[in-house]
Amino acid sequence: MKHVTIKDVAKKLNCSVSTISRAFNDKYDIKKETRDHILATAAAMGYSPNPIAKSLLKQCSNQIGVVVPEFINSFFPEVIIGIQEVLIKKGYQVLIMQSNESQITELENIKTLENNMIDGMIVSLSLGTQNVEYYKNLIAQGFPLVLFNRVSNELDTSKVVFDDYKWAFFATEHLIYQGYKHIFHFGGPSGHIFTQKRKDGFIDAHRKHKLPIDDNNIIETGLMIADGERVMEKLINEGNLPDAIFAVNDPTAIGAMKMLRKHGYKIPNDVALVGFTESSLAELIDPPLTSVAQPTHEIGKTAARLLLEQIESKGIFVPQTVILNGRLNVRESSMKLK
Amino acid sequence: MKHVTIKDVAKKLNCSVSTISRAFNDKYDIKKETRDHILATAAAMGYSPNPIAKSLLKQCSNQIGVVVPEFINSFFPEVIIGIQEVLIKKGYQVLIMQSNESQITELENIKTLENNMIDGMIVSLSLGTQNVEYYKNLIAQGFPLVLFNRVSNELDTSKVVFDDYKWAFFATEHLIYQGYKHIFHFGGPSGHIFTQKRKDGFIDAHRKHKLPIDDNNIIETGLMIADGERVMEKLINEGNLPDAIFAVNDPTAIGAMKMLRKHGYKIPNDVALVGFTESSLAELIDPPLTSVAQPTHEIGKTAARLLLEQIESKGIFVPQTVILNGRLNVRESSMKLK
DNA sequence: TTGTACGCGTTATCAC
DNA sequence: GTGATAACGCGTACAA
Repeated sequence: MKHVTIKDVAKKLNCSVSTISRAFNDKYDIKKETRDHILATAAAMGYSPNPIAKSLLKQCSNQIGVVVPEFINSFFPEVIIGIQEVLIKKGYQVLIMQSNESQITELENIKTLENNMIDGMIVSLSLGTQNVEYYKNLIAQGFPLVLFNRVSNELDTSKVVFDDYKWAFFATEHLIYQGYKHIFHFGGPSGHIFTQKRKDGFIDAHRKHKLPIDDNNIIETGLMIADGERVMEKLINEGNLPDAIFAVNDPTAIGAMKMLRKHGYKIPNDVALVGFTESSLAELIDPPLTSVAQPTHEIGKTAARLLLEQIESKGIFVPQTVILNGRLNVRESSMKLK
Repeated sequence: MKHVTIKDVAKKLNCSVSTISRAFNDKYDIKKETRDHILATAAAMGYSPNPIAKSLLKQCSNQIGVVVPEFINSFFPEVIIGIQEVLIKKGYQVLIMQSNESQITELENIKTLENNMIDGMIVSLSLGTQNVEYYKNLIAQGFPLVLFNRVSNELDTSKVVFDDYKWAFFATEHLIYQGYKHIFHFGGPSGHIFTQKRKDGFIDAHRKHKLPIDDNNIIETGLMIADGERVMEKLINEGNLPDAIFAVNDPTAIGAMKMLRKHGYKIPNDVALVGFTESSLAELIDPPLTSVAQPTHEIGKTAARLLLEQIESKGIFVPQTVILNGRLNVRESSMKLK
């Protein structure tokens, strides 16, 4: 397990290491034939410049770090594919880490990546992340950082976000137009912007249509299928059923759906459902779930582009926030009341 | 964006770099109070040893690379979580890359990771990977490598596999016991062990039960939902419908299901379905899909453990193949014929 | 056009 | 118990 180094090649060719180096970084004068010869023998020997050494020297690594909270739902993997599409073309390698929704793991990941001398970072904050001091430091030092979806108002850096308020509003309004009047919102964990925005959209749609609404309509649920199941089961046991539910995301909607089905309720006749953050699940389940679709690939690509801009614009950079558009995919789970 | 280095700390404390270094690697003699003092000021200055420099010196990085073909289906992400569970506890960082089912990208990923001086690698081969010469080289050099699920017989290294043959046999037999006689197999891409094994299980279950079977029962399909849809549509158009389908994986089964539903066919009454490689989808779709469940977390954990064994046993190491067990989850999509 | 020498941040091996 | 220094592999200013 011995790496071939530049010295080995130099020795073999009876020339100095700098000549070899020059052959690989062709910005210096070097005789074309010697260069070709060097490149050929180097290839034959299986030599390639050691990026670790290069990183140490140049203080950067041509690597980009990505930290996401999870990748069980298809959302983050799809975003990552978008990120890679842009960055790999530019010659960057993409290192992915997941924080498992834990602030501690997230911070460890960030530090690991930073220590690896990555040139920039794309992050979606974990649910557990309350304290963003570390990021403030990074930003203050001018470290290229782009946040997406799970962002923080306290951080002054480029962001790619989705207009959660608007689409939550539309989704709720859709239910209202369909004739539903007693609607519950299964909300996300408190303290997160997207949770608040989706809740606000839900509330304001009610206000616009002069439908009564109070705290009882809104139940903090979580983000996982199990959360939706748990809350739905409680409601069923209490006999406290709404006409319809607007869930903070698809998994909670699906959890609710599973529990309703288990207890013999019909969807949408007994309870209508609308989800958020389209996963591939929505159109496959029974019945197909109405949901707000986010442009996952586009989110990734945009985040990558913003990061590149910041990296290339050494210093003189003004953070931007890009708001991307979505779509409400109406399916059977929210069909009109008969 | 300037890192605090060991020199900065040494200067601040008016001592030599070696003293600082010793304070951080407490295997050498150092006065306890000076050590504590150093550690305290170092922390205050935000210093931590640079892993890049350490890697260069030690020729290893405490990092493990993971390369998977994709992470759109929940399978690989779940395996990765298992991998991380074991490795992070041991102080390793896990770098994840995806090959997008392309041999070229896979090879680039491998080289990137190798260049990063990772201490070992866990890989699941992409569909596009025909040539495994590069891996042979790695193995010959004693580089720690563990393969899982998408493995190659040509490579003599530790592997974590699933008994595809056995479970394909069981899944097919289940359909036969349910009374289905004219069964199709939607197969995976040829040239891959798991494809072949699942096909063999399908065939041998027929042989055991003396059911006629020929090449027409087996259709090379692919691995994605779209593949299942395409093949199913063709069969529908040709009026060539089986009683039941055993699909190489869940997405193809789901693709078939979607297309059947679209054309008004009932499942399982018109066509029964069984999938493979349980995704979270199986129990959520309509109707719930009978499928072979693989122990995703366990696959990841086992692969990680095998890798650790190899890393720790410098040299004197015999590759092992671990075969993990699964389960056939019987659901509505393959209920008994009436 | 090519070679020499230094430095990137560490740790290990010597001295002292 | 502590300090100086070589080495890891590379790029580049400078000298030749």
